Amino acid sequence: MVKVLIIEDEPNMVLGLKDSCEYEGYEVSVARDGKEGLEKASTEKVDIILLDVMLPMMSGIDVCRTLRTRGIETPILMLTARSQETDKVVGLEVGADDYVTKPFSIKELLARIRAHLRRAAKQVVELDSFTFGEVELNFKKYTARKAGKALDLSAREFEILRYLIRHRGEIVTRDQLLDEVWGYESNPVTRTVDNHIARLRQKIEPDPSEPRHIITVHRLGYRFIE
Amino acid sequence: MVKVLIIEDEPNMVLGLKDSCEYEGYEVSVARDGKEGLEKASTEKVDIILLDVMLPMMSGIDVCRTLRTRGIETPILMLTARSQETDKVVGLEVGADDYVTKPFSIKELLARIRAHLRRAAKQVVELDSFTFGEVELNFKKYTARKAGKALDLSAREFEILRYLIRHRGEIVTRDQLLDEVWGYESNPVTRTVDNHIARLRQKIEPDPSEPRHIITVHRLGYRFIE
DNA sequence: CAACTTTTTACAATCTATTTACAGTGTGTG
DNA sequence: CACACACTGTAAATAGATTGTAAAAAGTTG
Repeated sequence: MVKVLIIEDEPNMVLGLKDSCEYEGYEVSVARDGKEGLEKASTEKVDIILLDVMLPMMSGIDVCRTLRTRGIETPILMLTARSQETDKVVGLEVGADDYVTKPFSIKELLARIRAHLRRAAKQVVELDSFTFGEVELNFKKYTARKAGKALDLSAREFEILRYLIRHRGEIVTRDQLLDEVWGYESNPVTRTVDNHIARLRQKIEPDPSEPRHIITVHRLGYRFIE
Repeated sequence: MVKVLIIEDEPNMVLGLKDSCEYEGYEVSVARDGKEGLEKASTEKVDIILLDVMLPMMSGIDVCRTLRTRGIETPILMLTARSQETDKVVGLEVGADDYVTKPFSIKELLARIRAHLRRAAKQVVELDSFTFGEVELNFKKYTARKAGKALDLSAREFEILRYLIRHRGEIVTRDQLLDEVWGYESNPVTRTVDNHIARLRQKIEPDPSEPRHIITVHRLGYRFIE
């Protein structure tokens, strides 16, 4: 169940937001001032926070900053009546994830909430299986198949693939791989990564001499493409 | 939190400025003379400085000049009672970013502050992506498209573009590029930059022989235009 | 120890960056 | 306005860096 915390003092606004969120299927918690909001945000397990900037007791800006300094990373969507650019800058500087200016359309707001939830969900969900081309990977069981046939991958090869896939679309540098997969701080020149990549390509690419999935990006590293 | 340093001796003026800034949500620090101002500006982390020209101990002009020679680049907004053009010229010459003549409307002053903060914030926010004309760049993923089609840019080409875009509208000299993108201290004559620019134009300009985005500024360098 | 994985080494292949060379363009001066 | 000189564009050649990969060496595991 997705839970939304609304920190807002204006009763009409609260009502509108609450209704829309509940209609959307979210559970809603409401705080009427900054202090209460801060408390709820710190104690309840909340998926996203809608935070008004102008609040009694403690401004939204301060609520936001305090949460962040406490290490709470729940997505925060700031709401404000003023459309001044400055607020936006301040809000984002202080650790808000997004910023909506009143009056806003409920539709837009809900879309933004959805976007943030989606982004957050992506980060949390751990991959336990992944399929691309003819290859199926099961990271939980450490099994792999290619075109239905069992494929033998070593533990390290699995970890490299997992890392690449987790960052698919992005460039992954050799250093990054050494850090994250090997746990080395930083090594002098080594061709270890390249060798593993070459072996992986032999195993998973349809045509290893013309890689489709593990692409080298000259001077930077590799990029995994589904 | 945005912090404003007010360097001003006239009590009424201090009061007015402080109130307005605080109302705007800024944290305010006050210095009553040039010396104190200089010290606070050098030691506290300040986002913008409101600096009176007429000050005890040390004139605003001198404070400004000293800060700049110390390498402190905080935006400075000069305030003066005199409306003589000379002061303005001197102020800007000495490294002030903007100049407001008393009497000024608080509204205008706040607008200018906002403008400077926005500009400063823009510089801090690291670019993830940028679009101009038909070209879309994603600096995070190192991907580029032109008219929707994948566009192949080398790592260096990306870095050059990133630098130009970060300084869009400004003239960027060849030396600047060599320093910032290549990391060379200073090289004798080399046509390296020109060659890269030429290649970039081939790739990103609608008509490379008639550049719209990477403009040559004769004798100075290049200028990127959106 | 045997089988297997990982790392290093070494060198070829590939790709990018830089230099070179020269044509073209802009600027200032007489 | 013409001329010289400085600056810029760019193709082609060259240098240099990066990557691929086979094979040997080292390390691991049961």
